[in-house]
Amino acid sequence: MIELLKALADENRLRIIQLILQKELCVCEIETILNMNQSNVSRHLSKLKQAKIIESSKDGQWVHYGIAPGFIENYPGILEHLKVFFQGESSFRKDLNAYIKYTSMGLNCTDIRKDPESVKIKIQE
Amino acid sequence: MIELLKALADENRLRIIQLILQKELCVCEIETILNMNQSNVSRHLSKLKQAKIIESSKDGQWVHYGIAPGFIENYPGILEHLKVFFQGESSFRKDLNAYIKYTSMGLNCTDIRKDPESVKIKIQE
DNA sequence: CTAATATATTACTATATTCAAATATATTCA
DNA sequence: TGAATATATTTGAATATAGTAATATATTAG
Repeated sequence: MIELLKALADENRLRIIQLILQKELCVCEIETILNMNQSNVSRHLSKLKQAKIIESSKDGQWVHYGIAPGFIENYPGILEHLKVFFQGESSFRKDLNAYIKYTSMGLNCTDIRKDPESVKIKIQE
Repeated sequence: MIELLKALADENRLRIIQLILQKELCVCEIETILNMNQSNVSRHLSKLKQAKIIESSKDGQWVHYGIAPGFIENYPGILEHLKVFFQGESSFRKDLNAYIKYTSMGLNCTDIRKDPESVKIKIQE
């Protein structure tokens, strides 16, 4: 429980959780949508995974991260509070908008590989 | 929210919260029941208060701390998970037993003032 | 096999947190 | 008022955490 709370008590990790709650995403997508550097995203993901909040699945060279079913089952109350928090915070709404643009434009990992900067620009409003 | 999570993500602060959930207590009682030193208890209380998890009321030279009604109203889900956690952890059950002994023996701040060590011994099993 | 890509890990720096001891501030009581 | 008590705050050392740049490990493509 304490490890779980510690893992949750960080803005960047909550940003990641908000995204992953929408849909399973790969590291490069999280990196691009949140505009964070690769090593940073990777370290936060590993902390969330260790706390059993998220889980990973490998798809060739890509690694996808999704919310761990156990987290949803065991901590529905916390999850609810997080969702409310996300809705009320403008910086989190901004992240969500970038995610929505990313998917509605049909972008994917291949687009990011080709030109990460232009994807970042496209999904910023 | 992040400040709240940070405040909760510490074992000693959760120990304090478990106690205070039972009943409003003064600093010297928390100190004695949890067998923590005064400065440490005080610092943790101030952190919990800043996060609006607890609130204080002054009664002469004693300061009593209780759960903030706002915390109960706004974060019932988190509170539920905490209670489940407390029940499942033997170290937390031990703290609770010490609290139960403390009250069932009719002990109070005056007893602690007179002889803190003997109170500590009495409430340990 | 080699080059390129995706992710993880390491090494380092900066910042934050914890604890304990000492000190400060109220408050009560004699 | 002055001594004792309850609580808060400060300080300094130890540890933990976050961020970045560089490096390492897979994996795929050619």
